[in-house]
Amino acid sequence: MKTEKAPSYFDMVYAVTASIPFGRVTNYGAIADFLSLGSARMVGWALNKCGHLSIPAHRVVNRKGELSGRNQFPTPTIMQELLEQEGVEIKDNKIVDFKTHFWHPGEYLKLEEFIR
DNA sequence: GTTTTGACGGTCT
DNA sequence: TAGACCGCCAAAA
Repeated sequence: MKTEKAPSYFDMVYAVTASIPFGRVTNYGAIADFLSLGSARMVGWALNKCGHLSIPAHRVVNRKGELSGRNQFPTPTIMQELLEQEGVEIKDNKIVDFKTHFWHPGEYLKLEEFIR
C-alpha cells in the first residue's frame, strides 16, 4: 500500500488553483514552477481534466494574461464574467493590469503543504 | 509500442 | 520589438 506517496501534480494543481485568493489571478508557469512540475503544459493539461470540478480555474491564465482556456468552459464568456465579478477587468479576453492582479503561488502557501 | 496533441514558457534569431 | 522554435510531461488514439 502506498502510505507516503506524494500526490500527483494533478492533485497539486487543484490545491493551488483552489487556493488562489479572491480577485487574484495566476499563470500556468507560476504554478508549474511552484510545484516544480517543469512544464506549464502539465498545469493546463491537469486543469483540462479537472474542468468538470468546481475550482476557480477561471483565475488561471497564460503568461500573456489571456483567457486561453475560456474555450473549455461551458461558455467562452463565463471566464470573463467571473473575473469581472471579482474586480478583475477584462479587455478582449485579456486581463487588464495582469501583473497587478497577478498572484504568486506560495505567497501565502507552502509547497510542503502539498507534497506531504 | 509509437505518434500526436495539449487551457504554456522561455530563449533564440 | 516581434516572430518562430524548441522543450516539458502525460494521456489518448
